Amino acid sequence: MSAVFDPIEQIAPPRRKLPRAARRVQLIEATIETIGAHGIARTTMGDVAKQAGLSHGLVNFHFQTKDNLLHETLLYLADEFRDNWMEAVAATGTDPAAQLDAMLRADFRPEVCTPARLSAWCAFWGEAGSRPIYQQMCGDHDAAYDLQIESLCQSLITAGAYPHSPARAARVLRTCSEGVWLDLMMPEPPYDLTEGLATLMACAQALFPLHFTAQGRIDPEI
Amino acid sequence: MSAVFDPIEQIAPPRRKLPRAARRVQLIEATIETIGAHGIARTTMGDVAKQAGLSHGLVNFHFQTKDNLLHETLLYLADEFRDNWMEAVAATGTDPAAQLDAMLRADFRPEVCTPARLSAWCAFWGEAGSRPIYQQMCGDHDAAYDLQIESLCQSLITAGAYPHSPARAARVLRTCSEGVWLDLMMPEPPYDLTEGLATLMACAQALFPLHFTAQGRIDPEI
DNA sequence: ATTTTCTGATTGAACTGTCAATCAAAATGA
DNA sequence: TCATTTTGATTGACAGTTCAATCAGAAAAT
Repeated sequence: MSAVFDPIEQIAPPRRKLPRAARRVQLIEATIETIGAHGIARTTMGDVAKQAGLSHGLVNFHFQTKDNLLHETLLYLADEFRDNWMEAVAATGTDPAAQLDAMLRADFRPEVCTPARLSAWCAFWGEAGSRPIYQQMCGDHDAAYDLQIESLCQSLITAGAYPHSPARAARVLRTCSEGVWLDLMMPEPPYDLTEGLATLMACAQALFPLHFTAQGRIDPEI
Repeated sequence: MSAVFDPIEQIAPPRRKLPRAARRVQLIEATIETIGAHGIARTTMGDVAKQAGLSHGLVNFHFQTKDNLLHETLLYLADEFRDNWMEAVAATGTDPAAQLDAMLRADFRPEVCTPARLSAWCAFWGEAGSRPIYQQMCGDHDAAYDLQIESLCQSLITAGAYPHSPARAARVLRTCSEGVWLDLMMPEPPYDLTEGLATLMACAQALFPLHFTAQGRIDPEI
């Protein structure tokens, strides 16, 4: 998975020549920052190059076209977000409540939940309606997340004899998470990351009161 | 409030001269359609004019600049959405559950919940991170909605002795609604409007099981 | 010496905003 | 009722700007 805090941007002056992959990551990170600051509509190749402290022509050298740069940036973000929750689930045991808890928390880790990343993600989403390729990438992202969360909901519903539909419960959690992201995306969010996570936990508690409290899942070992 | 289905576009050929206000509405509707189809980044004044079947220069005549056209379009959408739920609440009695039910249903009325409108709304949202004026308009929209829904949640929580925080319960409902909108915005949504509303009702049921079922609020008169 | 990365000027296309001319409708006058 | 004037909406061409992409050559690595 891609490094969130890239050390490359710190060194001054940057090495003239860098391995292909590292330079591409640097430029993609610069693209995320630029989109976060200006939005997609007002992001130019020149802005991205300036943000990276490199020349305009280099961006085309590595990405050929602007469309391709944006496409690769979205791919990078989608991979990062997916890796993030997948790793969180993998690092947790087999208990469904613990896994769901881990997934929800993963969404609000400060590393992936930066203003620039949220803003860029949302900007791509806004364009997804008109660009089939974005639409598919955002859709696939959701689908995998949804599938995972739905199987966890199914387990909890069986365990707790809850009256919910697994698909709808999963969708409530996912949409709620995305909605909170939209709130946090604003330069001056109405509440912080902690309160965002707490909102998600309140949602989980409402759906699965035997397994979740407002602080997270109820650990059976305590 | 602005008419959702504008009769102007239906008449053919369109009258050469039209009152100022009507022409502005026609151009704003054309802007919504164009943003829905191409996204903000790829929407040009020419596209809008073409969509309206009018000349390029006329758009500038009525809106001076592209920025202003976008600004007025967002204002139009925000007013429309706000009027929509406010009218729904006003048309309902004083029972909090009935009012909440009406608000949730209003969000999914086919008139305001068209692909182009959702897509345009989301496109503005994506740009909001970088444009303070958009940010404020989207934020104000949310704030008013949130305040209204929070007071209803407060009433239900008192009535049903639910363990929730009113602010978080309100936020869960709003974010869930926004998240479902994001799903429905896709050109090929994973589910339809009815299922979207059903998801919201499932959310309301999880929060307020004494007042809501998966079909909506529980009518005390039956 | 050769290949790869990188720069900055240049090019050509696209777009925004302006403006003078045109035209439909309303107002006015006979 | 009909002709004339006025108003302001509308058009399309144009100027100026911005931007993506190209390219020739420099710099660095191998």
